[in-house]
Amino acid sequence: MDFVQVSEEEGDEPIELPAEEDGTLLLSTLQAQFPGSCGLKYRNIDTQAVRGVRSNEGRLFPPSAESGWGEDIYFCVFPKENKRKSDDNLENSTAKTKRIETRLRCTDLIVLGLAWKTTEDSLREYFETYGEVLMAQIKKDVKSGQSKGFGFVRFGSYEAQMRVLSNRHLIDGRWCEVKVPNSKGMGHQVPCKVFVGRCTEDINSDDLRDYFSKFGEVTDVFIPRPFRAFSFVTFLDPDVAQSLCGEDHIIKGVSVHVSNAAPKAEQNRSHQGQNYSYNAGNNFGMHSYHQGNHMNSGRSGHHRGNNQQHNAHGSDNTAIGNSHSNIGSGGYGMGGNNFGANMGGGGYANSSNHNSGGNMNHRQDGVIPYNNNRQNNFHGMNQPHNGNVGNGGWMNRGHLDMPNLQALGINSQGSNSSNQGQNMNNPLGVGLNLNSLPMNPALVAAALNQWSLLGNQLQNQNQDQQGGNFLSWMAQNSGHSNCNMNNSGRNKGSNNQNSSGMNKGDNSSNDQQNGCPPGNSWSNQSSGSQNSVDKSNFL
DNA sequence: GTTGAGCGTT
Repeated sequence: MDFVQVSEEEGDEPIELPAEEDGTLLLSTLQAQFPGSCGLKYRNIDTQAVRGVRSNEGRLFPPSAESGWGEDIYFCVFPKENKRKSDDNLENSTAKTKRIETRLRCTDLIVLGLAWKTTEDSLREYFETYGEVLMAQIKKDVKSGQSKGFGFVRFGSYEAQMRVLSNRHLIDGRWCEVKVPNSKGMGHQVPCKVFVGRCTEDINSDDLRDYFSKFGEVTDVFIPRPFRAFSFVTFLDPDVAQSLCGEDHIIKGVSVHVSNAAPKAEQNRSHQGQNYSYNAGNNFGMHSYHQGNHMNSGRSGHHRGNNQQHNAHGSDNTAIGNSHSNIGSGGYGMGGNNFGANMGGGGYANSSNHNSGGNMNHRQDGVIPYNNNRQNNFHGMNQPHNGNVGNGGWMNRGHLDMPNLQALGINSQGSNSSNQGQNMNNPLGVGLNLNSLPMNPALVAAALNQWSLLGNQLQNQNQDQQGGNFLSWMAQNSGHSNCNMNNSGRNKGSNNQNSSGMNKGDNSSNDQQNGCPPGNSWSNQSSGSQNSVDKSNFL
């Protein structure tokens, strides 16, 4: 195996990193040793100039195809603090100010979810890969000395602190959460993580990392498995994250949509403390997928291709495969959806759908019009996400932007008999209308993400107990992608340009047709364990 | 000897 000698900076002691069989070095390999690095460069002995190493799709290529990486010592490239700023002087001065100002903001961080066996030494050892650790402590039971499963860590640099805060951490086999402790009275926390919608299955984490690294340092990429058509990208710099929100980006020829995610602290406050009415009849909340962003893109051909691709994967007519259309169609009851896949006369129609046709647009040219059947704004309550760019719009979210959980089959009327008293496995903390489930996991996931209502404790739960949280529920439903077309909902769209306003899709019998358990519900998925889901780790 | 949401006997 070929090894590449890499140091963080020129002159530092190098670490040998294993190259792949094809001679390339995975960016992920590099980043495992040098978190935050986005590339490599080296000193050309002949010219004395610094040369960059070719990087493409998560791979770094050796300078020479014949001699490979050679004996050169490569050093890391880190993204500038904010590449989007045009004025270098301004950038440097603000960056400097920021550094000085934020140096003071280093604070103890709480580490939750530690394995019982984790010691202060192993905790320190783990976090030292991020930077100087000034303190690492495990909280223990005074009598037994047994770990309480959480601890604190303090870094010497704000850089390290930020990096740690924006990553997930696998420590001694458990996914741990690192936060600023409540006791510190969290000030404003700008989210570093963005939601990337409309991903296709061939977009892997390296692709995402590679692509988004050009805007700023990417500290984490998370793609829910099984494939859910969305992912999360975390940036070191929250400004970078915010600046991308609302934008469409093309990765591997696919138009993905970046949208913002409410910060952890914000979501917990707003959803636990304020008792929103989920029955308010608001729109579904997925308008961001359709509103404005695509209208003038002129790329309907691409989307046709997209549908084709997913159909080929056998996930036709799910919101995943057709997220452009179905998610937006969720205005009422999610009935009568799936039109996206069946339009255009391209032969993608799936007979298992119940398209009423009211919203279909049978264009002769087979092009799927973008905003066909859009449900946006039919209550006049949506807030276009584009409006959020650069103005911290996420902070202004309120009722108007809430998902229509009723449309998701979720009500606030409590629960049925199987669910009484325990609020079992319902990560929303609200009652569920079990009769209207199952629903489309991707729809729900995307919607809930918008309000940060879903968590990713799945890792530990899967390890430990197979809990019934949202994502594990999604996982269990993964083979039932077609389950999303139940509910005798109606699809009312005042913005609908192609219909008289009604799209009655009676798909109520589709549960069993599609092999989905009728009345599938959260409680059905229960393993019986207590599972009050912490939703804070997903965003 | 078991557990799995939380917030620190400084």
